[in-house]
Amino acid sequence: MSVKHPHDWPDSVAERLHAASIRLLRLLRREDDDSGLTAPRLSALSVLVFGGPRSLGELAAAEQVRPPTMSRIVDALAAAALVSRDPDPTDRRGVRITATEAGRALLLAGRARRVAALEARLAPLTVEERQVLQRGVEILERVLR
Amino acid sequence: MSVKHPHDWPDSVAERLHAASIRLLRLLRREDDDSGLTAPRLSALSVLVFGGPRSLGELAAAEQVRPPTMSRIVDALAAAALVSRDPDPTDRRGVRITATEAGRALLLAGRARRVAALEARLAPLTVEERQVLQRGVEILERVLR
DNA sequence: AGATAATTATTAGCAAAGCTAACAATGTCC
DNA sequence: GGACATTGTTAGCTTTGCTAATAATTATCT
Repeated sequence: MSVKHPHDWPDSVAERLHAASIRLLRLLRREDDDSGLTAPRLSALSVLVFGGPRSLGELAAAEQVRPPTMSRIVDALAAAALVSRDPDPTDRRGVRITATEAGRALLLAGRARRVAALEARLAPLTVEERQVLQRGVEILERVLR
Repeated sequence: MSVKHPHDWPDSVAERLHAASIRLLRLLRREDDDSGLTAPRLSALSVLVFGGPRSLGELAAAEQVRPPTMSRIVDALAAAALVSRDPDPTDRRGVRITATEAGRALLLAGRARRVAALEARLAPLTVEERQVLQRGVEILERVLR
C-alpha cells in the first residue's frame, strides 16, 4: 500500500506540474484573441504548419477529435484560404490537407505572441533559474514522447 | 534589434515549455472522458473544489469566460447536484456557488486519474531527474503567480 | 429621501465545436 | 466479381462561447 502509491506525499511533482501547465496555457490563451481564429482552428492549423500536411483522419486523431468535427474545422480554414484540401494521389478516398503560405504566416505570428508573452514572464529569472527550467523541460519532453 | 529579442536563438525555453505544456494537457485530457462531465464543467467544478465557494462573476473570471456562459455551466452542475447555488447574505444580487460533497468526490476522483496517468509517465525517472523537474516546476509556479 | 447610475446575474438568440448515425466513394480481400 | 473495410462528408443533436437586453439590487449624488 505504501510502495505501490507513487504519491503518498502531498503536492507531488505530477500534481504541481499538472496545475502549473493548466495555469500556463490559460494565461497564454489570451494572446490568441488577436489572431481572428478560434482555438480549435488555430490548433489544427498549428499541427499542419509544424507537423506538415496530412490526411483528415490523421489531423482529427492529432487533435483528439472525431473526423466530422475536423471536417468542419477544415471547411472553415479552407474558406479562409489558410489551408488547401488536395486529393491524395495514391488513395482517392483520402484528402491531403496542407497549410497555405497565408496560414503559415498567420500561425507563426500568433505563436510569436504567445511565446513573447511567456518570455516576458520569464524575463526576471536569473541565468541559473533559466537553466534549471530548461533542464526540467528537457526531462518533460522525454517523458511525453 | 539583437538585445531586444529574447529569443534570437532557436528553441528557447519559452517555446519548448509552451509546446510541452500543450502536449502534456492533451495527453491527460483523455482521462477526463470517464468522469461523465464535459471539460468546461469539470474545470469550473475544479475551481470551486480547490479554490472554495465564490460568486458567479468570480467563477466566470477564473475560467476566462463571460457570465452568461458560466451561468449555464452552473445550471448543469446544479442539475447534477454537484454544486449548490445559494444567495449571498450580504448582497442579494449575488449568488454563492459551492461544490457539494458529491461534486467534490467526483472531481477528486477525476484529478486522481489525471495525476496517476502523469505519475505513470514519470515513473521511469531517476530520483535526480525528479528533483530537477521539481525545481523547474517551483520556478514555473513563481513565474505564473 | 429620491432619482440616477452602476453592478450582478439571468434570459434570449446566434455561431462554433463536439458527438453519433447514416451515407457515398474508394480500396482490399477472398 | 462480390463481400467487407476504410475514408471522408452530411445530417442532426447537445454544449459552449459570445453579445444584447432585462430584472433585481446596491451605490451614488444631489
